[in-house]
Amino acid sequence: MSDSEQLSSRIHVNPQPSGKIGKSERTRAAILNAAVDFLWTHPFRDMTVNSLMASTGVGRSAFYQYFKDLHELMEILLDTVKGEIMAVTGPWFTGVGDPVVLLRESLDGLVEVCYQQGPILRATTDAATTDERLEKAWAQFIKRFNDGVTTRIEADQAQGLIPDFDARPVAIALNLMDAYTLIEAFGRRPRSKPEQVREALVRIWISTLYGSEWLGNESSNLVRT
Amino acid sequence: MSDSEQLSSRIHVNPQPSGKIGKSERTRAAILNAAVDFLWTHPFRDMTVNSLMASTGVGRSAFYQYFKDLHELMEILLDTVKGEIMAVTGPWFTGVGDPVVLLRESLDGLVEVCYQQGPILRATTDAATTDERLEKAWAQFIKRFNDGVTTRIEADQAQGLIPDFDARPVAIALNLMDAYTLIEAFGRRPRSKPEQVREALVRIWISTLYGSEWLGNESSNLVRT
DNA sequence: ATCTAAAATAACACGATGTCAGATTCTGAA
DNA sequence: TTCAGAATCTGACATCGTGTTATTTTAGAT
Repeated sequence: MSDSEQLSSRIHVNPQPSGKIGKSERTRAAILNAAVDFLWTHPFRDMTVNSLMASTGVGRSAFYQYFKDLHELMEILLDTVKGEIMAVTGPWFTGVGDPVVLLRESLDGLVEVCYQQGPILRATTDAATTDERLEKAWAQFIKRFNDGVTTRIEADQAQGLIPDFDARPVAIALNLMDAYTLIEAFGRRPRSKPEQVREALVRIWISTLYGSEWLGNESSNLVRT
Repeated sequence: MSDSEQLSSRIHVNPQPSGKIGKSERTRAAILNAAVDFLWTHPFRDMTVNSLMASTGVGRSAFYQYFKDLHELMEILLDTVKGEIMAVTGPWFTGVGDPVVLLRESLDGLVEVCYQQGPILRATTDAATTDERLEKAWAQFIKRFNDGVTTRIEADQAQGLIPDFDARPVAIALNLMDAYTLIEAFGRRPRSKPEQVREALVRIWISTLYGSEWLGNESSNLVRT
């Protein structure tokens, strides 16, 4: 367990089509930032519209001009993280080169992003249990991963790099492992050490898919002999 | 996805110290059963004291004579399932004999219990996000598994059956994988096919710990050669 | 400086919670 | 069988958070 800096990443306003930044945009961003700040220091269950708006300059009811409810706000926060995660895990899904190396890189990136955004992810899954819409958004996010991983496993199976087994259930289990391990490790303070978490996930993925003989030090073997 | 029978298991009253079964005990059991029935057909977020007590003979406010709130009720339901799970996963933790066989047996049992109790488990984790006390009860339950698995891995490492690595982070990841994979698969209808889920979990556990060479058909190899 | 549309607010109705005093229903002793 | 005390149940209330709307305030273009 280690933790020191916690600069919760800020949300910035998109300049308008008109070029200027309106009052509306500023308030909206202020609310989103207040939410991020709040979630770095409190669980989602303690977030009320009141407690949230208290730290902005404006009154409670203004909230509803920007968001339908707290869950819609969470869905928007999820979208920002979703983008980062998709970007960083791309390599293994699409990349060319040694699959083991690519897998390592993707997991590295995933751990890094989740370390930075842990509280948002935890709050999202927490909030999803009380809202059908958000629950579906989360499920869909996970499903994209399940599809991607399944496809990649099947491709590598066709090449004889991965033994033959029913790919989808394994993909689902591994993805759920990632999601909840990372949320558990980084979703609240004190956060676990990222290296330990990464080592564990890498070990499990590689042992399961490519075989533990590929676990040797970092990036030694680039092609199968 | 398959599903047909869904006999949600009933909760029975414990005979009193006096030997008789009081009115109080019957009502209490009725509420618990109503809760189980409800959770087989609705998510926890839709459960209110009102909706719950509607299906018992008694009024809403009687609920509070038996439970502090809905979360305390969930904690009691969790306890019943917890017992079953501990019982069925005992083998691998304490048992003697081929560790791979024992691991298979434990996972078999775990899948079976979760298939029967899926909705209760899902409801528990859902409810845990909105209540600190229940959240801690769940965390403690998981922690017992983490401790047990860590100990077992370290013991087998000492025997050279499992390669040397930091056992605890791997144990945590594997346990979280089990928990959320099973909840996802069996926590609501339609439930997934138990066999597929079991195959996937067994594959991941065995590949990671003992090596994929032990994945051969069911119970062939009893001792390491 | 004025005017208008956007933004913020105050006040309201609603629904769920948890409590409590009083009513009702059991129970078993006479 | 009766009835007193205890156990159980209920209705009514106070509270809290939500989401809406009618109205006021403010920003910024002309």
